[in-house]
Amino acid sequence: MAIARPARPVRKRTNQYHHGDLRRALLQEAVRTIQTGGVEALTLRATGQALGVSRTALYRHFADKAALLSAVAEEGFRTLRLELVGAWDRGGRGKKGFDDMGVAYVRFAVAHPAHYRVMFGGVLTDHASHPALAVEGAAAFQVLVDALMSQQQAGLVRGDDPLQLARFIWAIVHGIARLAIDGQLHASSAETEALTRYAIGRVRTGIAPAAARQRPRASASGPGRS
Amino acid sequence: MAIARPARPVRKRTNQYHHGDLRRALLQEAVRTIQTGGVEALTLRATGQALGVSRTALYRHFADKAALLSAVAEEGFRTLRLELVGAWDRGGRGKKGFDDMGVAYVRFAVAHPAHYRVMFGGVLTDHASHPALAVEGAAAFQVLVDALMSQQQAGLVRGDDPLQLARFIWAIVHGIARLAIDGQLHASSAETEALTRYAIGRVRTGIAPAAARQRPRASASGPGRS
DNA sequence: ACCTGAACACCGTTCAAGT
DNA sequence: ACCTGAACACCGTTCAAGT
Repeated sequence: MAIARPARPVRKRTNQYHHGDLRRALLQEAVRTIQTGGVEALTLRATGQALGVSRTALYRHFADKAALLSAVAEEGFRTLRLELVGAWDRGGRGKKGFDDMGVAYVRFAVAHPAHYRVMFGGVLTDHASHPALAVEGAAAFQVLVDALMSQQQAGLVRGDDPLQLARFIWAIVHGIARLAIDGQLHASSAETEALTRYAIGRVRTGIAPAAARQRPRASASGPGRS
Repeated sequence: MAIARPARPVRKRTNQYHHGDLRRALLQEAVRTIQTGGVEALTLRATGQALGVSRTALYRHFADKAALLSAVAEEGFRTLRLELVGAWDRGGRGKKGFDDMGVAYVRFAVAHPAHYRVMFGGVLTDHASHPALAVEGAAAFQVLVDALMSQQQAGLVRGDDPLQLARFIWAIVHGIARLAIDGQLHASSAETEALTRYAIGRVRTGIAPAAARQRPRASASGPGRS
């Protein structure tokens, strides 16, 4: 009965009826659980218990478990966006800033692998029913698009469709990130960062303006105008 | 009782005691279920029922559900490897063959999204306990490494560490594949293929031998010899 | 050897009832 | 408005028992 379990999260005082800010507490606890033991460790029953609340109290604040996970993902996209903007700004909004953004992206994923998986990774199947999540995701993506357009205007990046360019860059950092956190790279975080920097170097060459390369012919992408 | 459900899978004849090749039937049924409804649709109970077998019969052939999923993933890596080799061979084992490999990779993922997720994607957390899976994964990766080394010898690709080069390329196609199947690209499969071809074009420039570019200086990757 | 049903310890979710 | 316990329909897995 009187087991002295150290309770990190803010629990409801046993005498008070209302929790106060249960929604925030649930979200916090969910993020913590996911970070510690992965999504599969997240159960509504344990979450409620950790907060000193019934296992169904959650339904007053979230439609279901998927809605809670969606909120977790939103939180993740917000944090990621801030880290990307920070790297871009501190790096001088140029070549260095952009490269730093790439490193920051992969670092975020490696630092919060389970959280990153919830953001992407098919845990939430129907994005249509979580519009707020789509908005946060788009906002993070926009940071990349803006940075690319800025570099195009500065003559640092070739004048391709910025959206396609951004998808390409995103795929690279996302690919490295997922391979790393899913254990497919068999690499330490130092090796992962080395790969990231190598990739950025090669991509930098690949997206340089045509004028900076020997053959100015821009039609190397094969047949089919679609 | 006598409900006429169309039974596609090979079911046990009700009078015979042994199934015959239950292991293969279980694997087949699991792949089919995953392809149709995703991993979360796969339950041992339903799988057994579809095969006219008890829900615990599976444990005679697989240690647990994770072992079944591992076998599914192995099967996927084997198929993927064959498709990559096929594209590489048919494309002439050169520039075109390599580009075709990239397209084939993404196509495989888009055609079998749930299967692809089982192969990667953290469904199987402990790769250490599934050594056969690691072997199949490595074999598929080796196809990429070999193709890159072949191109290096032909003077089509710069002489970087083939392993790092292969990880880089893998990250790109994997990134596009995952973003596509997880719905982050908001793109049709035609648009996804266009992105893949665009990416291959840019990467081709990025990994071209230094001699083919204007500035022969090969030290553009920043500090730290590590 | 291979398969079985019953039982166990879990889930998310619903719902009538409490304050 | 917010919270509760009991109940429901699911899981994967274990195990003694059957052929």
